Amino acid sequence: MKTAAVPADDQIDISTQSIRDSIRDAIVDRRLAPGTKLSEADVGALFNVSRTLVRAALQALAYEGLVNVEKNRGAFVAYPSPEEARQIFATRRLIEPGILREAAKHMGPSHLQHLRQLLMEEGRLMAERGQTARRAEIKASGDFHLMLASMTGNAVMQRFMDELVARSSLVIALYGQSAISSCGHQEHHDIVTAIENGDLDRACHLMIHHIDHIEADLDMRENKGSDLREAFGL
Amino acid sequence: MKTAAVPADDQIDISTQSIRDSIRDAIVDRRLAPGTKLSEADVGALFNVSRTLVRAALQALAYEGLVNVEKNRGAFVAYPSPEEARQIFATRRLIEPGILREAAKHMGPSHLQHLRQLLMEEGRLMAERGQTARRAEIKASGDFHLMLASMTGNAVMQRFMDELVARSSLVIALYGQSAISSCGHQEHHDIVTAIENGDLDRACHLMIHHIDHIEADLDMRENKGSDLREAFGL
DNA sequence: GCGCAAAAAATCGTATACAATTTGACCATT
DNA sequence: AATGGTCAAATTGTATACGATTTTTTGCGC
Repeated sequence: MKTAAVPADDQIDISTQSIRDSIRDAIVDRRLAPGTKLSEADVGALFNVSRTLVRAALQALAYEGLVNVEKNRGAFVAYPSPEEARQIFATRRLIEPGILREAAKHMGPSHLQHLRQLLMEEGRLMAERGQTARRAEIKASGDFHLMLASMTGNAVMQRFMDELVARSSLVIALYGQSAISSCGHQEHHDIVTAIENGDLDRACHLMIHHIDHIEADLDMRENKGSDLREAFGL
Repeated sequence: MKTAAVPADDQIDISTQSIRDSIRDAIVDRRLAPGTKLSEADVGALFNVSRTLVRAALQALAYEGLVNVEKNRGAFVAYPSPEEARQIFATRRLIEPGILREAAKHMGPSHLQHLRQLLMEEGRLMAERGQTARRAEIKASGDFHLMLASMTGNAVMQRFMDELVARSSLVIALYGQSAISSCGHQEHHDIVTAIENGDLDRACHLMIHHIDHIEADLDMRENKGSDLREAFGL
């Protein structure tokens, strides 16, 4: 009956926000499998806080779409349906070109430098092998898009992208096939190059294809686990 | 020290969701002025529930950007800064054309019918005068955009638009000049007409201008109240 | 051994209790 | 009168308590 463990930072006094972030990281990094039950008592015990704070954190995560709360049953790590996944990527295709253009407006040489730097890091991590590398890779891939969003200087867009990237990571972790995603890295580079050349149309074009590729790499046939609950009502 | 009143549905047993919706409606309808303190105890008394549920509702509203929660000080109806307002409309310009195109894909004659119907309603309300009419007008105006979003069949986009429209309503209530907004109604009609004619480029063009007009109608000079807290750091 | 009903345990929903922090008032001092 | 400080009241932060619901286990008959 134990729920899956989240690494407990020992001792430290922890607030709602920290709990939320810890659980979120664990979900996005796939240390918590989709469908895992997040019992209020158990999570509280791990962090040495009362259920009150855990509840608040779980409700916030539910709002972000990373957790499902079922009345009188508890909170579960979200298990996005293929349809949900499609909607997430459709939304990204819709807004990311705009974010790209907006970001490009505010971009100086130092910003481009930062982007390249992030891609270098991403490249290094991808050289590795194994589970850890894959996690880091997914994360780094998301960070590229988040950095673009932050360069718009628009906090609203940034928050939307935060949510979309987090949910995308969950989807990729769920349905992703380990192999191919390395081409995504090259696409990031190409996008930055297009921006550098001032060819925004091309950059947007590349961005859309990039998102297409991410989605195409997924194998979203059902029954990759206990989809049963969703298969019926809730 | 009394906080402003929310109309209390007598007796009925009320859940977190209802409280959230009631407060949200009150904020969007401007029955609760921006900056108003929402004391947990007072709100709880109005709805005959404990602070626990009120807190949950307020936290959810904070996530939507309709309420600011300041640590150890309490929750206040959001008082969006001009910069925030600009970001909200910038985001809308970014995503609404895409929503329009996406919605158009899924649109049949019955959907167009629904849109026209909504606009008729909107027109009737605008004939009225006074505070109530203005509220209804703001609401109806938002509903048009929400209905478009719902026609995409994309729940993620729909939620984003929910948030954007709610926050826009708050901004309009705050900075809006009562006079001019009636032209927005005509613009809604024009957009639907363009969709009917299958001229999506034109519809998108109109949509962007429509949002521009809404924003242009605002008078966002500072000091429309006690902006002091925001003027410094929080 | 299998199915089913009832009891027991676990878990969530909500209220309340208590600690920590802020707010406001009152008074002393300059 | 203005400034500053201390204490009381109010308000939020967190934990705990208790009732309601769900889940599991038990035990009985077949």
